[in-house]
Amino acid sequence: MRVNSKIRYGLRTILEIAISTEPSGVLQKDIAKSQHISLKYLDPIISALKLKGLITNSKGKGSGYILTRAPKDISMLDIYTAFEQITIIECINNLNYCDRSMHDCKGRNYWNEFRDDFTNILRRKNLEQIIEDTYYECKDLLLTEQTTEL
Amino acid sequence: MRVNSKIRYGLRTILEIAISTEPSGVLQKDIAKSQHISLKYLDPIISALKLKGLITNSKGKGSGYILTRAPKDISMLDIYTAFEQITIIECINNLNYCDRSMHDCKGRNYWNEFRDDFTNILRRKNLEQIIEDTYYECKDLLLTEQTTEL
DNA sequence: CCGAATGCTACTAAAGTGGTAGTATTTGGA
DNA sequence: TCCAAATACTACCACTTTAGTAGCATTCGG
Repeated sequence: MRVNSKIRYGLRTILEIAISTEPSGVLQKDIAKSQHISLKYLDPIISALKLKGLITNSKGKGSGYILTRAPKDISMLDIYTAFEQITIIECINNLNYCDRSMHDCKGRNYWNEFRDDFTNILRRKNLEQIIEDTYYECKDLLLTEQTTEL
Repeated sequence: MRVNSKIRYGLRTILEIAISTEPSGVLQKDIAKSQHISLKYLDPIISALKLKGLITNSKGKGSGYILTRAPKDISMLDIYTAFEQITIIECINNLNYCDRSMHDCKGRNYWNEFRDDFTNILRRKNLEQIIEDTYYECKDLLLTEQTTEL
């Protein structure tokens, strides 16, 4: 089980916007540059965040992206679900997915509960906390010069 | 993010073995039949559970599978990791995955913490609890005749 | 009305998923 | 001893998803 690149890049993108002090917002090309993400691949990522209502911008030349609300009011669940539903297994969202009768269904109840727990760990964390944690962590870790993915 | 079929079928398989009262254990073909899983596709699933040391059997004719320990001593984390590592994102297990320097890494700290939470919700639940929950739930749900996946 | 910048629709190579097919091996019991 | 029930192991494959790229359309500040 893996978090896909859209969600990973989506988090980095919204963090970049959240920590910016530019009053005019952050340009897509600047996010692409500082996060090493292709300008084009950022298209669907930024679109998803906009559609979800987490960021906004004006059109045309010079327009930058800004958050629509305070970092503490944006949870990881908001960010995650900008890209995909919490699925875990199909039959939880779609009872018609499987035609076996309930007495055969050993496992579904567990996954249902698992899905709730999974959702809650995303909901518990907001952008403000992530920024604080990251800043704190980085101060320590910079000393060791490790390489990283995201 | 989705739990794949090996893990889903793996849970159903070990539940089938756990609830059986046969002293000689449960045959692969009987699991296949009652759980509607192809006999062949059960091969790698049963292999993984055996390799992880959760179930055991004798070879040859008439051999059945049994648990190696009590259901309360088998956690969902044991079952899950019989099939795959907890990955979430690559750079957590493999620091060399990405060559960007630490100060670019906004997000990695969060996913690291997410991975711990994810692991803990799997660890918290054992087979005995799942069996109890399933039995309790089914008594209610049978009345409504809903269809299901697992 | 130019051009910087995003918006939108296709397309694609590579990897992962969910299996099936066929053969080999093991061993209880006639 | 040797047959048959049963698992064990190795390939193979169609389909879907992933992680992008390409190219053109649209918007609007100056």
